[in-house]
Amino acid sequence: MSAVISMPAFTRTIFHVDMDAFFVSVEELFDPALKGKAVVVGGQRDERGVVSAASYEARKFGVHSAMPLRTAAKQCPHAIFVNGHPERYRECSEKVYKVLGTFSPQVEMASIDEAYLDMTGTDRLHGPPLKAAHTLHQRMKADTGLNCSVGIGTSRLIAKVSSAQAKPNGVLWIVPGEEAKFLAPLDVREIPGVGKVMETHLHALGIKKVGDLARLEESELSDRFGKWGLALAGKARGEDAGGWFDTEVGADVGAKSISHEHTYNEDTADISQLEATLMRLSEMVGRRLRESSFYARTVQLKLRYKDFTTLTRAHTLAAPTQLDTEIFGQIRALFRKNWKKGVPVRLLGVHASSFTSQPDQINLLEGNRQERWKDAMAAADRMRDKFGESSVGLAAGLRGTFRERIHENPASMPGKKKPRS
DNA sequence: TCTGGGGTCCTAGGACCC
DNA sequence: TCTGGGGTCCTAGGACCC
Repeated sequence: MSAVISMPAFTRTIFHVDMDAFFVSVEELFDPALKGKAVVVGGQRDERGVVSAASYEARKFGVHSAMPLRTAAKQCPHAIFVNGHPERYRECSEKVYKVLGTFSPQVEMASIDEAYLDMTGTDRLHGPPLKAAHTLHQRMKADTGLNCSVGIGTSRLIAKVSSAQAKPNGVLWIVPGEEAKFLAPLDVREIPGVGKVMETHLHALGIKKVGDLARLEESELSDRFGKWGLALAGKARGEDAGGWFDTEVGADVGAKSISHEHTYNEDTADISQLEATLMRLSEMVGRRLRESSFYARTVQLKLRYKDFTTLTRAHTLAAPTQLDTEIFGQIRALFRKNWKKGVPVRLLGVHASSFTSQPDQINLLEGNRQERWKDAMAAADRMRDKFGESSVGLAAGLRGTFRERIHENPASMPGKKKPRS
């Protein structure tokens, strides 16, 4: 390492810290009797649902996360099934975050059990990367009682992929310049963002390993897969090409959406039960909006039938809200408009997005009379263009009259395009 | 062996505006 | 009378991740 190597002007040192079998390990802290056993977290063996996490012991029997619980029970009958405890995981996640914060000011939790650290320029404080990683590893165990794996590289991508290779309970450093060599023998599926579908596409082209991908012309990849193909070419070389990976570590952004959903243990077509669920989900979403001081402009219903066909229907409000009643009102309207009556429902969901930090629009009438007036006038003009002079009454309370007229005149409902000049 | 719940990002089409 | 295209907002769906 003391040899003369010309390094790029700015070489980042990124750590990816990934907790090992996180949910299982947290459950073991609360019940040490689980240690060393085949444990499945996510629900009971006869429930509708999937595995959230499996202990390494259970994994030996082919059990893995996202597998249906009933399948897991068949593959590993002696496994202990445990319900998940989100509060426990959040609490431990905060402890993990605190430990990481003592190593770098630039820490970014990518999910409840993994984080990126920008360790560039911390040598003086923590020593070279491997030493820092081992110290981190020990302190994590000492402070939280949990094992983690650490991947180190010059990009988020390399750090992420190498932490996966380091598992369980290991540390792996990819020396600058060795990125392509490290990636080449790995399956394309190891690249974050390449899932089942993309893998199938790539296999069809005879591309199985990252090395195969790196040998391809960029133009061919972008021709076949568009923008994504181009990013893929960069990833094959170990670069944080495009999208989220390209962002600075620790520039954490607020939530973009909040949602809750529920799958029934048995499908139901009982409207009062369905609407009660929607009410409950709306309340949960509303509460989280208020907790986070967000106002949502768009609400969305999710509906899944018995046969797994799923539809989503959204509505954007005139003014953003955080009120349960408003959310529920819109969601119920969407539900009544779209549910095929009598057809059993498997899942319902309520989703809120397009956040603002203020209720804004609410007082537009008072606060910004001019704008409001202008909008109303413009709207009235469009009405006249469509339906003639008599369609809009101006005299008494334009707002009310305008609204009513819209609903009186079926031809003015959405779907009709304005004639072009 | 039927398939959770919480998210993010991307694409594509239509409406609408200039 | 016919014809263009960019930009933004909204909606629906899907891939992907943990």
